[in-house]
Amino acid sequence: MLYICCIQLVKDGYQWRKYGQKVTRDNPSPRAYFKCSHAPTCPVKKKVQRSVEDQSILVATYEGEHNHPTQSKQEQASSGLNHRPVATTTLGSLPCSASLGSSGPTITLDLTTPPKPPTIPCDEAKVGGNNRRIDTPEFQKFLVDQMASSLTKDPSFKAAIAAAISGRMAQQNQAQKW
DNA sequence: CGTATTTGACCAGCGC
DNA sequence: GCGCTGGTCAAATACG
Repeated sequence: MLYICCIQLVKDGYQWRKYGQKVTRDNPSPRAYFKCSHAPTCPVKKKVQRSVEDQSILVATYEGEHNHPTQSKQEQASSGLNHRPVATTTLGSLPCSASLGSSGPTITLDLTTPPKPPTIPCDEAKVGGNNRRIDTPEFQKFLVDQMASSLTKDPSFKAAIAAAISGRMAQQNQAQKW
């Protein structure tokens, strides 16, 4: 069931309501859970957690698909979600983007479109005729590995992250001066 | 005063 | 059956 569907960027104009926070075992940073508050019946959920590698990076994971239209652009402008996308790249077949928000650089993973990884572990290929292998832990681990390696290999993505972080630091320096 | 956020409690799934 | 872990609920609290 998981990771089907549609991913909206952080700047998408949807409103999110935080309903929980947990510290998970694999990451000392607390993971926050959000629901779409624009429509109570909207099944979309979002998880936000700081990267283990770089605590200054926020990783947002979307689950589900919005069953309602987005807000108007005017509403988006006033929604306070002023994340500025600074780069978009593709991790293998996994689209993702980096943005600079009020809480720091954010990596948004687009898990909407089930990717077709170039190399799928043999075990995965066997899973009883089930085409939706994306919900196995092995596949998710594969995705993580794939994303991590792609991120580190992609110079443009690195540059984008660097720009986002330096921009953020410049912002903070400005704020300190005031 | 209404709405959003925080946070501890609770529940379900999984492995041993 | 028990303990651990991730996810959700809901009361308390903060904020505009």
